[in-house]
Amino acid sequence: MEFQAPRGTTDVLPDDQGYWRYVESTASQVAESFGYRRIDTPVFEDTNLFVRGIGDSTDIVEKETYTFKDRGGDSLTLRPEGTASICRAYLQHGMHNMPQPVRLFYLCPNFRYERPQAGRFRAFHQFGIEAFGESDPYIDAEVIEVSWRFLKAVGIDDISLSINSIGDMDCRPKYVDALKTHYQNHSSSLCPDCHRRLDTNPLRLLDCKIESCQPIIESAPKGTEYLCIPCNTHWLQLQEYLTAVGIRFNVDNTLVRGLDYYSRTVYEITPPTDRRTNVIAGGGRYDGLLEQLGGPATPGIGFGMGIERVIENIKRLGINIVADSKLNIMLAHMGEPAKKESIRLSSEIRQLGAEAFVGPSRGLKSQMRYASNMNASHTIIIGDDELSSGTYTVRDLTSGDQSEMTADGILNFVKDYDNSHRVN
RNA sequence: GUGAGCGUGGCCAAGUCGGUUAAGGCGCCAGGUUGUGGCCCUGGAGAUCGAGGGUUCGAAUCCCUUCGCUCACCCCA
Repeated sequence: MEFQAPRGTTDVLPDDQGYWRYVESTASQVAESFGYRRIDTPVFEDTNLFVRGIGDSTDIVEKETYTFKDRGGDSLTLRPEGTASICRAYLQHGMHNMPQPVRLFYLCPNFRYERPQAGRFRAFHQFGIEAFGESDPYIDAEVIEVSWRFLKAVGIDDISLSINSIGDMDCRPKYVDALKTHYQNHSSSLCPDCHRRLDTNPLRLLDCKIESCQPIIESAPKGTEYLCIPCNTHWLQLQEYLTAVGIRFNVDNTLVRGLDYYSRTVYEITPPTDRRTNVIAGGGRYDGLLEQLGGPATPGIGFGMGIERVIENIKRLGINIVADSKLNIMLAHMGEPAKKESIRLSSEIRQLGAEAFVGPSRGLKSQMRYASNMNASHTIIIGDDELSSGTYTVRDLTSGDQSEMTADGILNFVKDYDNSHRVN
């Protein structure tokens, strides 16, 4: 085959569309039930937005962006995550003048140039929310609850929540120093990656998976023991609020996140399999981000969730997406006059809001088979006999019952059916 | 970027110590009622065996190159 979808991208075929619509509509419903309103931003942004927002030393910005110059010479980047764009929109449209907090959610594609593997794509989709202008920990608990309730609502039940606090500008540096000191004392037994991390991203040291590094991680100082008073209060209240809404969590002091902008609360939700490999949702607080992007100091918190990963888990659990059984009529025809009549009548039916399509120009048997395979609910059979008598044969494909109806009778049937038989 | 596995009709695939027309299943099309689906039976269409080169009388099967896919690391949703 000459052409195929670019590496790390996939086609969502008709058979899979049900999952996507199910996930998207559930996401909207759950987010809206918490007072979040949808926002859509462009797929590409000024490259500097991501450099300044996400951090120029993060892997995402350093080596995973799709960056290009447009014909005018501006450097643009395909959005690799949702938060930076939404912060930009918040500032651009003066949302800091709206009543705070401002609650927003999004469903959109993101792009990262990575080697694809299980649950990881170059073009992928995220459901996410952001809450701006509230530093009280109730909103941290709320954000976590949105992601939790959504996963439950969609039927993914066997999930676990890990939370941690990585402190703020005040206390985190002290912790990082303590961590570095600890690691420098063990530098002889570190894996090569951890040697690198010690310089580039010390917090990442904590989730190294190499066997020989585990003892060092276990004996490492815990971040939550270095929190300043305000951060510690925030941290403790968050846990109380989560408990209040009945969400179980486990504190994971090795949990850190890959983007520079996080502070205080960070969390992840994972399916039961491997604890770190397939994070479904991750998020946290980013109190310094808006300011860093040139706006007023504004607290913010949100999460991002991989829709492909959600769907993967829905499939893994064999969750049934119930499709509504709608009227879906195929018009079988024999002979040119009948074909013309079926074209006319199908158009009338559609204008009443039902689904109808003309059968393929083949033998009746073949048309019936096609109707069956297309999951048609009814077939209307039109031939010379029907045209001369003015009554058409209507076959219910589920029950196999047949009856004779005039064209007007069929239209009335469609109208009535629509109101009385629709199942959801 | 690193490492491993794999690439045979639309899909799942047998065949891979080289040898006559490359199994089988699903799906598709047709026939088995003169105007009727879902089951069953029969038949049919559809593959230059990822691509290029080489070895050989002869290669899907061996060698080289290349592209692609998958998984793991890294990183992350």
